[in-house]
Amino acid sequence: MARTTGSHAGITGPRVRQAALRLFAQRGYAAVSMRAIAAEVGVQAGALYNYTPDKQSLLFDLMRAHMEDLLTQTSDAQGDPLVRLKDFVSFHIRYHADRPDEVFIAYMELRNLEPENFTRIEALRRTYEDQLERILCDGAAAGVFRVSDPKIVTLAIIAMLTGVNTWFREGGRLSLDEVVAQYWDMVRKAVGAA
Amino acid sequence: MARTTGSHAGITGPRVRQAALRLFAQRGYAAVSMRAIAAEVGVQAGALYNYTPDKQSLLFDLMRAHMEDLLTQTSDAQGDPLVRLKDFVSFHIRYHADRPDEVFIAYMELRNLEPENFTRIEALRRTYEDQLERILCDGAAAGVFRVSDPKIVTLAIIAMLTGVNTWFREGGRLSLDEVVAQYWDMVRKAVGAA
DNA sequence: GTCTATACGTGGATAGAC
DNA sequence: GTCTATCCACGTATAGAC
Repeated sequence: MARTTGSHAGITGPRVRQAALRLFAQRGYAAVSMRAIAAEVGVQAGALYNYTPDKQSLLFDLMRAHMEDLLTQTSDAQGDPLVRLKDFVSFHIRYHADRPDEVFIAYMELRNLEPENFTRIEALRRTYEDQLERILCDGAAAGVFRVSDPKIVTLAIIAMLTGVNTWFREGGRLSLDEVVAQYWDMVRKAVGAA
Repeated sequence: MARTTGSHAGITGPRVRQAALRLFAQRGYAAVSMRAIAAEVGVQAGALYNYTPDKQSLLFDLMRAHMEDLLTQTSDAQGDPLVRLKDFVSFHIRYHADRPDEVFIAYMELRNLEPENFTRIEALRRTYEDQLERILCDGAAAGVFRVSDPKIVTLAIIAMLTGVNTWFREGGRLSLDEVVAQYWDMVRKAVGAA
């Protein structure tokens, strides 16, 4: 793509983040150079520093944006725990399937965050997990679920659902609807729902 | 540790692999330099090349050793599918909990393998997954399990079980026995066993 | 078998011209 | 806002002395 020199305010910034996202997910943060990101965008390496103070901020901003977006799309709705659990399973699988790169980075690049950044991302993740734990506790209290240790079950369910991203491909043997149905069946049984 | 110059045949080799294992798991393959591994062992970088042709081989050998050890410790035993499934769950959790570094590398560093090495590791992983799938198919055929899609259930169970490694710590709130019991309870229910 | 020294490429980040 | 040029640290890997 031929590119002309000039002003691209408001265009290059997002393209930098998108290129970083793709490359970090594909090769890993440590294996991606600023030059590689610049090449993907179609600029020279120096130009990147108009959009990020450094490489670490690029990683952190991607992870924070992903986690915050995840949290804004969920809610602490009240109501039938069984319905809420089913909605959670469906939402989690679909949301993650739609954003494989973001999910991959959020899980794989935690150790490449500087300590302060790591703490902030972990807090966001904990907030998300708490939403599922809340559903399980409510269901257990209402006698709808048989869950002896909601914390463990929360982690087990999230690990199971997130695992879909390691193998699911659009156009494969199963549609996303079928995948959601299969996992909902397993989750429902695992929590002892009728 | 003061170290003298001299011969260490049969000693330094394992220490190199152990140092690489620890550092790769902690910081990631791409972020670990040969100098860092050498420093951990207590030798100069050049000396490492007496034990490995290059950094890539170091990674591949660690992953292959882990997967092959995993496979030698499992079997295609016949018998009651419910018993075999319970044994699988217990084995998987305990084996992985005992080797957090190996497990972490085996799951996180796949993308840093050269194509040929990647293919070989993936084949080993597939062999392991097939063992669980076989148990589920046998159980479904015998009417002991209600599993509509054994492939999906296999992947879901393995993801769930392997997830234990992200949070389990010796001396924490739960013992490993308790963790195994909790997960077995979930798996048993999820496959629809009585 | 390990050391020191080094070749040579690439890394993140900055300066200053345009 | 982007480019070119550059600084300097660090990367893998090798050569040759001991």
